[in-house]
Amino acid sequence: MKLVKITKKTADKSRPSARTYDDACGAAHALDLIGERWALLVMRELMFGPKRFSDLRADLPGISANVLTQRLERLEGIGALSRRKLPPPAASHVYELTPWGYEIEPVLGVLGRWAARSPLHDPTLPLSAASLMLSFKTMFDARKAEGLNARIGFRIGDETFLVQIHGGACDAARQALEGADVVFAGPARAIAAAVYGGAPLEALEAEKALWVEGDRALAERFTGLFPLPPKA
Amino acid sequence: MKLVKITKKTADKSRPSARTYDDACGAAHALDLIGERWALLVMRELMFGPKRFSDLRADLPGISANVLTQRLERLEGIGALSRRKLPPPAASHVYELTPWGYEIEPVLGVLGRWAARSPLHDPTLPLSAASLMLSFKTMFDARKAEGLNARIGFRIGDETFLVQIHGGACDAARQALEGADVVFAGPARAIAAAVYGGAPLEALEAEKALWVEGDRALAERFTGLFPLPPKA
DNA sequence: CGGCATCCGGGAAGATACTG
DNA sequence: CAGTATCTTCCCGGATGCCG
Repeated sequence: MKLVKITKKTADKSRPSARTYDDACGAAHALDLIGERWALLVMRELMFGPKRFSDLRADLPGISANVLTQRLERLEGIGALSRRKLPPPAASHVYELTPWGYEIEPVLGVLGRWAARSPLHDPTLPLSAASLMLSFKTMFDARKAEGLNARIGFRIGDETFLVQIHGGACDAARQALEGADVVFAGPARAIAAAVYGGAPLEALEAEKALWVEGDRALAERFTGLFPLPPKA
Repeated sequence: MKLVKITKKTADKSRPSARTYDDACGAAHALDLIGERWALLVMRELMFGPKRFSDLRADLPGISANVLTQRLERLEGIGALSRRKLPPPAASHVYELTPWGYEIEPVLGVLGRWAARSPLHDPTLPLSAASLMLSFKTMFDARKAEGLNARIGFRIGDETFLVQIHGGACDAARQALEGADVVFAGPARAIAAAVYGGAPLEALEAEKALWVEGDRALAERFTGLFPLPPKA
């Protein structure tokens, strides 16, 4: 005999459809919160500040509008993200991580470092600007930057980022390029080709894939600060 | 009119069904590798050494046999896990992480630390022995253990673990309890109640949920070495 | 027992079209 | 621009059965 079948139609945005791991382990709970497809990548795209719905769509090629809507609702429901209305002129919305949401950054770091050793990793695939900036923070090798104190600017699409190397630390932020010692301009892929693919800057400039303005020697040195780990 | 339907029957075990993110970002590739449901928890259960198929099923309540089979195949396909045949007497197989697979540990650590701040986290849910041991390595507070040098044993089900605290570091391994200063025996949930739930050891012993053998003062001190972070 | 093959129901993800 | 509605495809989870 069959038990009564209970059809749940309660749409509770704070739950992943009751498909939880039911496990007290912290990692399991993290997966309950952000383990659904695309969720962590949405957070990655917001690591350098708020974005609008269509910015997110543009920076996450492959995500569909309804899935993005669902992920944003869920991330807001768990308290990792907030949705704000922009001031009157622009009647649009922006999505921004909460302080706790920003704390997901180390997860992106260790995941990236682990996957960089994967034999299947293809670094020539497309790359968002946020991913590239995060990769700098993740792969930075302080020993190779001893005594270096520099401000490196990036112009990618219509965004600008400033990477500051100072006292053996490497920080990145989405901000104006004032005071940059050198500026890289071009698509994220081209910059990644220079830093991670070993492509000479001259070659990239010759084929108009990348522009370097300012301290050229610094640009060259910068490309050597992010060694990739050996493959597993 | 309908287009011709192409039925793909190519079962390529090394791909997640061509549903990849196509993203050069390391974190995205990590999700392509181990982002499927249960994958990371299977690795978690193997962090302290090899296990058999049915051990994994027992320690991952809720996973179904076919999904476990799929995950093991995939983890083997990407090189994170190896499958070995046990010596003749036992005609069974064991699954063991590769050296690269073991390097997933920091991922479990940062995910757990992040999720511990979630207001939705319920620490009273069931817990595997591996999760508990990992939580010790993750939540250990060196400042609270200053000058402490101890070996704490655990007997959980038919497994034993030894946690060594020495020089401000905390390590855990699945091994015999020789030389332990104190031994906790009981289900993982009861030990978690003492360490994370603030339940007094006496109360847990009184209700026969937990047994403590050896240096009792050390047992009490041990339960205070793993403070939980504030909720977000 | 240990593990794989297969079928099925429900539901999440993906693509497209549409609306305010 | 910012989502919603709808439809299809495919993954997940449960059950069963096979085979060594």
